[in-house]
Amino acid sequence: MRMYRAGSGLTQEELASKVNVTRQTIGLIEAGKYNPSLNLCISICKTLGATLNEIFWMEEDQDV
Amino acid sequence: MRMYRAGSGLTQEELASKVNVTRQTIGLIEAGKYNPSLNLCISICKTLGATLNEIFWMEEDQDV
DNA sequence: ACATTATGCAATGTATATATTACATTTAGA
DNA sequence: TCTAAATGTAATATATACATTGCATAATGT
Repeated sequence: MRMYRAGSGLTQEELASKVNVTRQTIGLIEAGKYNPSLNLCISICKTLGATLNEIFWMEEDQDV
Repeated sequence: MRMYRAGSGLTQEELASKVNVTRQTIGLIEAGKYNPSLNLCISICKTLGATLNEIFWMEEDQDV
């Protein structure tokens, strides 16, 4: 997700404000330290012009 | 999501037990009454043999 | 009609996503 | 090197995902 955000030229704070969460929330998601809700994931995807699969599919565990 | 579950021949209870949540959780997600976590969405997708985009992308609001 | 299985739904409790505030650290530019 | 912007991180509070239990209703087969 960090790649997509940086590719969009947005800071954590800018992305956070566009999706109506705090900067900390974005930072913690990028750090893999928590587990965002589906609605937040969808908002992030729409803001970054990507899909769920591109940003969130098989990013944590590559197996299966 | 209900279509994919039914297509897999699983009941709510069977899917719930495979992804380690309760039947109620599956029922409420299918009813659109809450907003599952990303990890749960991913578990459901893997269990049903589909991807995030197929099951959860643009299912609630078609705009944008 | 009856039994059984699947699903809906409500009340209450717990875990955790997210907010808020604040400070520390890193990075980039002048 | 100095400054400012970007990011990391920690403490506490709140909202909500999810569990648990229990009962009601719908669907399906005999």
